Amino acid sequence: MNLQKYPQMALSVEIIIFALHEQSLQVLLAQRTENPYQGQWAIPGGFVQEDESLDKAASRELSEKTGLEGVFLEQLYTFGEPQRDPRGRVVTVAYFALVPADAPIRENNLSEAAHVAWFPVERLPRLAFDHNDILSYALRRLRNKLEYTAVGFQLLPEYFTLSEIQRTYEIILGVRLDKRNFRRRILGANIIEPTMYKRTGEGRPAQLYRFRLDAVAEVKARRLFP
Amino acid sequence: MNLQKYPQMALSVEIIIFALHEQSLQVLLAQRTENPYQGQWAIPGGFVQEDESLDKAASRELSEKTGLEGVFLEQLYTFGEPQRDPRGRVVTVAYFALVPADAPIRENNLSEAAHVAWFPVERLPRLAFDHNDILSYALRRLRNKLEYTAVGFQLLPEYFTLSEIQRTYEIILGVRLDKRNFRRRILGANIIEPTMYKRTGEGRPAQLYRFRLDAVAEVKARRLFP
DNA sequence: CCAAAAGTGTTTGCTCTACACCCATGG
DNA sequence: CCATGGGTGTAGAGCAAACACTTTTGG
Repeated sequence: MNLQKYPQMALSVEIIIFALHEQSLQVLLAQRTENPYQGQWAIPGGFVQEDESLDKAASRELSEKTGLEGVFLEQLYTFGEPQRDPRGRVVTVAYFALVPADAPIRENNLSEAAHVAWFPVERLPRLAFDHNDILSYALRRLRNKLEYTAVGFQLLPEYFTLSEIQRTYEIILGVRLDKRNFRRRILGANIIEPTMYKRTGEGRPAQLYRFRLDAVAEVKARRLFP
Repeated sequence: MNLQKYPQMALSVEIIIFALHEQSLQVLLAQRTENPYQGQWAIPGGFVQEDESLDKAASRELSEKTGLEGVFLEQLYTFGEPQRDPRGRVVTVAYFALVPADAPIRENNLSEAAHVAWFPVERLPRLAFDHNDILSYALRRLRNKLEYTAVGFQLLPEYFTLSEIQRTYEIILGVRLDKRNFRRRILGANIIEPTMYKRTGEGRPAQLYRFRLDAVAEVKARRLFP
């Protein structure tokens, strides 16, 4: 074929994997086993195969790193500065993933001996390549997205209490919210439904809710104009 | 370098170029001069050079196709299905551009003999590759973006009347808006300022405004919750 | 019975929406 | 003086924000 006359490059996908742990928003990072940046922390990822779509490459990498399937995964942005990888031209399609708090992460996978660990987003190490930039872009996008879609549920287990969602929003957005107003709003939005279960523990048992799969979970932004 | 062990691919950029012409939102398309899809209309674009960033490649292509520099240009999405180009693996980073209604488009450029033409978005031909999908995604994103940022000004000349902005919004969103409410809102948003000029023509002359460069042109979306 | 977290309404102010008439200019 | 588009205010409804006490359970 006549594509060879055009410059050929390596393409990678990288996945910013967010989860809530211990009352903070955390990101899964992988320690590099080779040069360049050997030993430094980086956003997990890998190269796109010849016959593989970008989405497939991303979910394959996600499952290789964490063992997870079927979690929320969305393309974020494509980074293509010529000098961003010292080995040569590598263009990276960044994705972000939201994994439920109770998801069983298998941290050391067969195919990858890489050491991985969770880091709270406020206390990130210096990352390899341009990964600090990529991560802060992902974080901005997550916060933004949280404000006009119901994507926050992706970070919760299947059954959750109203206080748990509220805490989720408070953690990610970094604000305190009024309990009564929050409940009125979320129940009015008609995107969750009560279940027959309750969570017991300290204090009065709480009603467990779950996300409604048929919910239209997007808010019309208030237009700048009309 | 050791990048050669990873699959290498061709990378292209394509630019969906929007403008307002004759009371409708139009897109600039290029007729393909070679196979595959010879003679069919396609989104203009080209391959990314070895030492060129994605943004640079996009603005180079835009200026080759239209002669324009410095117009609004934003990365849209990256399309990477393995079979989307019959010649082989080509991953495309799509951008979209908004060009002012009065911009002088030089339609036939030296380096490209390609025939280009404007098409209203409601009456598009069948396009080459997966370009119909890409275009409808771009359109959705433009409409969305219009609702919470002041990006609509990118489609207007430097000086414009309030009626002209209102018509811009009506055309793109496909709705009718109330004149008084629209004006109250846009003036309250503090993103435009009156100038010393008026536009004369039929009827009473209209005050000309311009976009304030220091304006914070983003609306906080109403949160789903709080 | 005490500690802990769940659950529940009302009032006030603001924002959005609907709506109709006069004004300035050119022909 | 007439046609054309530009420019202006107000009242009513719906939404958002502030605010404190009672309920249910486990220990």
